[in-house]
Amino acid sequence: MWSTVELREIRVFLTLAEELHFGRSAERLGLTTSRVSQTLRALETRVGGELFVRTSRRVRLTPLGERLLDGIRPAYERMETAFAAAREQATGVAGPLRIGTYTHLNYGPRFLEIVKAFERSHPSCHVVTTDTGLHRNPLDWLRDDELDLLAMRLPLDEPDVTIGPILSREERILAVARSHPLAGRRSVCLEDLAGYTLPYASTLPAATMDAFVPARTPSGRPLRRVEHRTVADAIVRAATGETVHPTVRSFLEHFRHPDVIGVPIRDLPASETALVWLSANRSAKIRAFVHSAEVVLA
Amino acid sequence: MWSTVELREIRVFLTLAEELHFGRSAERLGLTTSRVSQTLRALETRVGGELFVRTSRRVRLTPLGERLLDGIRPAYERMETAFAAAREQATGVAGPLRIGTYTHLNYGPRFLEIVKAFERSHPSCHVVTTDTGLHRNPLDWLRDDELDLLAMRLPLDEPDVTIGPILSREERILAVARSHPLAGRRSVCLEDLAGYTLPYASTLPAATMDAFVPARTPSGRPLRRVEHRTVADAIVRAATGETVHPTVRSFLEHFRHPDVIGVPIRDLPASETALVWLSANRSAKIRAFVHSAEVVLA
DNA sequence: ACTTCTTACGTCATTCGTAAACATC
DNA sequence: GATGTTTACGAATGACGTAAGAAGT
Repeated sequence: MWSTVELREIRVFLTLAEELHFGRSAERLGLTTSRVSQTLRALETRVGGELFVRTSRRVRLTPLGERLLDGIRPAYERMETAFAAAREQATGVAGPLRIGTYTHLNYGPRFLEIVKAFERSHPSCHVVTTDTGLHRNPLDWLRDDELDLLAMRLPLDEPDVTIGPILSREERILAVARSHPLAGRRSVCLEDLAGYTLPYASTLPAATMDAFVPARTPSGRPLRRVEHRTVADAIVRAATGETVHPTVRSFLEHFRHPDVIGVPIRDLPASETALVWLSANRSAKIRAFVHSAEVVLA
Repeated sequence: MWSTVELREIRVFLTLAEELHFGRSAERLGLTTSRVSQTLRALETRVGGELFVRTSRRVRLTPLGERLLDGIRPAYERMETAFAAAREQATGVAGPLRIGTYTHLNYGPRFLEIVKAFERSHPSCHVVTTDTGLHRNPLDWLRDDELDLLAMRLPLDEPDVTIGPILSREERILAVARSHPLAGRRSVCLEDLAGYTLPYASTLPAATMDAFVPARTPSGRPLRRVEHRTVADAIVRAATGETVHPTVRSFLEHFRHPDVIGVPIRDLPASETALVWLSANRSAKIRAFVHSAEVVLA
């Protein structure tokens, strides 16, 4: 009855305004001429006046039709463009794919290989990697739409985040100063850490951080933890003996310090990192990268 | 299957983007929440990704939804505006109503009264009158959308033009110089005009002009006709005796010249003028004015 | 337990194509 | 009579609401 115009009608109007011929318009629209006629009639009823003068020989816009065309064509084109752009963003694999991590340790040993495989499969898409640091919760980078994917340490229990393929799985070690009392051990257990200070990052999700640097020993004694914000900070504190640093094996391969050595931790399970993303943002680009990762990691 | 987005979906999306609440959106849209949910789901399928993150407690745009909103909202508003403007033009009685004539003779004796009645009934609409002159076919003013209505002399036989109420009906007279041989007659007939020169305007429709200034006498003798472009021109030529001017009675009331008098023409029917308009342009404004004219003339 | 979003399903309105009618050249 | 638009009508799609279900607070 009233102003519920639909794009179906607009499309008929715009096509007919271009073709000025019901038959050709119908063909272009994949409709029959009768449908074009009826649809246009319906639109004219809504507008309240004739949009075309038609005889069986000539079809021509009325001044009213002309005016409607001038107003609606640009709006329609803009709408289609916006829609196509959104569709591209959701389903297209092109443009930058933004992946973040905290230190390249999270990327795992095959990350470069994955990126290469992905970029080979999708030449119009390129990977941009970013270090999120520890100043903000890395998941906020996803939630604020600054990153598409995160190489993130597990465990992770956030309802809006999907956990994808595992990128690394590593033995836990304690990074300690050579001169530290624990440095001579073949291995340590958590209970041994009681009384020492451990590094801690409060910006990480609590579940993740607590699994990486426990808050208590198995027997329940609290472990003192001190905030740090950079890797350099952490390793220097370990080197000076201020902290003992529960980490993963490859930490010392990447952030070597002459005064720091690693001692295996017996009673912590291997630590994993994984590709994670916001469930709601699962786009074709993300799917494609995850697929490449799965192929390489298989 | 693909990009057949419909405004129905867009409206749901835009409303939900404002309300961020299915229930309120449904209410505003005059739908049920289930319909809002399903329609949005359909749109998301078309776009290829989630537009909102929804739990039963919170509804929030995804980055994808945000982007679509930015693109589509202005386009939608522009489209609605354009549509409303066209609807206003077609159905509204507001703004200028442009009426043209050739000399105020065509308006007839009641025109001012009609305009007053119309403007009283429709205070948001005002009449603008224009003299079309004789340099162009007056109907072109309608066809080029420079005028809405024409006070035009009949007969008129154009397939795209509607003839409305009669504005004037007048006896035919011959305007001649006082010194002219025909000036002494009580009346003349067309046959008497043979051998004289008559004024003529080739820009008027042939049917109209030929009825006003015949091309031949009843017996078939051709009447010499000479082009003129202004009333002043016509009356001066009549005054000098260069032409004899078949016109209507009131011509000499409006365009008096000391050396010109009128002699009735016995064998020409009364001449009429009427409101005419392009059939396809019959808008509410035109209908309203025609109605006022009919009321006044009744 | 309560609010809010989603899914399932039956009903009805609209859209569609076919075919015939109508109009113009 | 050929070309092109409109009208009539039956079939199928899909838009709708109701009611039950699931999920989060």
